Amino acid sequence: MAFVRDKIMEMLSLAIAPLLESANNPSLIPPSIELTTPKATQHGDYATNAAMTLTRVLKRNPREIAGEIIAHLEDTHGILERTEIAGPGFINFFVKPQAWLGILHEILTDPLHYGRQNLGLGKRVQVEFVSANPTGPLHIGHGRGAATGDVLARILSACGYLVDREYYINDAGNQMNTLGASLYYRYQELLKESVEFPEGHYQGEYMKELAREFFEEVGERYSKVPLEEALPHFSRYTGERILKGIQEDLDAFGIRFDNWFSEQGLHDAGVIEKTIEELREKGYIYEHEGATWFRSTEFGDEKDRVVVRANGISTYFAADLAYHKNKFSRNYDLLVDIWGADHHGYMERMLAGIQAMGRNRRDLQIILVQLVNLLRGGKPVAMSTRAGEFVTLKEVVDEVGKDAARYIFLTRRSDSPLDFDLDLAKTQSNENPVFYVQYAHARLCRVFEVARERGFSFQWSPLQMEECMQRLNLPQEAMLLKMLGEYPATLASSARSLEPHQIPYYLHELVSNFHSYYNQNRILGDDFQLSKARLCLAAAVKEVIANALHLLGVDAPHRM
RNA sequence: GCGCCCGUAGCUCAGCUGGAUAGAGCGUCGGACUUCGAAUCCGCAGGCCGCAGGUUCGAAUCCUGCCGGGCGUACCA
Repeated sequence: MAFVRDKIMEMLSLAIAPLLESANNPSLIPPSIELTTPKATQHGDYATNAAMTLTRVLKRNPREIAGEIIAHLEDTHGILERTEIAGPGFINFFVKPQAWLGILHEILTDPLHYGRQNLGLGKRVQVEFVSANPTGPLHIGHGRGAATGDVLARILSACGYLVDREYYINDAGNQMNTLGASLYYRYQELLKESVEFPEGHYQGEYMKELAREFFEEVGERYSKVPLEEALPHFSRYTGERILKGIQEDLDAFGIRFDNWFSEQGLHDAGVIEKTIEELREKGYIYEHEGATWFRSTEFGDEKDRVVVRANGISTYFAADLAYHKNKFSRNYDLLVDIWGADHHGYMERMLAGIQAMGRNRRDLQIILVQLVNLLRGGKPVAMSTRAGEFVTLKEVVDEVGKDAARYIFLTRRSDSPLDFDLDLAKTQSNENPVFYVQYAHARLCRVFEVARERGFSFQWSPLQMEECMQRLNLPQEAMLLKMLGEYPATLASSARSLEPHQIPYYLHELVSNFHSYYNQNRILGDDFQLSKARLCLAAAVKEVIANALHLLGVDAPHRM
């Protein structure tokens, strides 16, 4: 109960309890209490709409209820300056400036741990993301999915979930043969004058490069070998090489997976048939016009879906059903799938699938990531996936750096399309959001360097600092302390709604408050006690910035 | 046709489990460096929250219809 917010929540719950009892209706579920931070300062530091939501239950006028809540409210922690009833029935809380100081203690005793909490109660979560087909290098759109999945995993982990990251490799089916054949033709091109490159194959530049490397390894050994005979080797070789490239690109982007799951493995183990049989026993499978269907309409899908085609070959969806069944069998409480938004039409059947397996619909959360419009200097960069011409994740990371790329990917809700301007991501100016935040951190580091040069030996220790912290009584200082205190709530909200973008928004606001404070006030001055106090505050701001950046997988530089 | 997502400041977007006067960045214009990093800060301007109804004490937020945009709509993966 260290934070002001928690203390008020606690006091408020206690004050409301007697009102609910007096309502003489034990079946009543207490409405969820909301404690918001009002935009306007005259509305206090915190406000609750509790009285208004209680009108429905208690059938009385909200201002009257608010009065009773306040009457029952005991300021056991001695943190409230005053409370008031305002507007239609808000209760506004005005916090004593001194009450905020406890946050410094909280942050500085264990900076990296600050904000961590046990929201997840140790529940096991799997986040599956990227899962791009191993038929070519990752492009920029995959990068956004990668950043989203990775940061979501970090956030959930910080909030007390046990998280695994997984990549599903679509290494089964005909596309791997097509891939192998593509290499075969490019290889033949290197040996002969001209080769007809057939339609529908992977014709990107990366395949030509791969062919050259392959040629250097094997020479002309396969020049006379017919396609059918060479194909298995070519397919395996291409698949492995491309997957390796994907792994390297992700590594450079700061992303590691706990598990790489092969679709082919499901086929080999016969789990797909088994899954279909299990669903058949439950009555969700039927035959129609030579094909085998899954009754997904049972769970709200608009039509039933084919799992085994009339030609006897199972569909991709069938493998996905088996895959998700496998995930649940590994004892995850919650599955998070990160998909490209163009797959949204697939959602309902997948949700139907897990419900048919006896799972709750909520046990699978599907996050849709919208596409990235790549710009350069404000103008769209032409991309055509069909012709195999696209800007790869590697190119972007090489050009703008991991930090800028990750940060920009996360500055929007994932289901909103994103404009990514390569020039802007590189400019080291105020147009670039990541530098704004990193600059604040570097600036703070510099303050501590200067402090040392001037003989301040800043070392956090609660007893020593408590006295001078009382000097922090500027409104701006209270504001900063309060924002620092809101970090855990922001993290929790981000985890609950599975929305990583809340972190960059919080960071920007915190940093903006800091820059403003910094420009108006001097941290190091003639007043030794005051300087010491402000160094405490500065240290806390620096730590929370670093903490949040770390959560985003972005560096917090000491110099820029 | 049907389904999903989206229409908020000139531009790009937050805010959406209903709450007080709708916010930020960029851009425009005007200010602040003898002082810890001006990659910063301060200020001005900018809005029928796509349109029309409905529910409510209260709607950008929920419901319905319409208009406009994106995506999906395979016995492809």
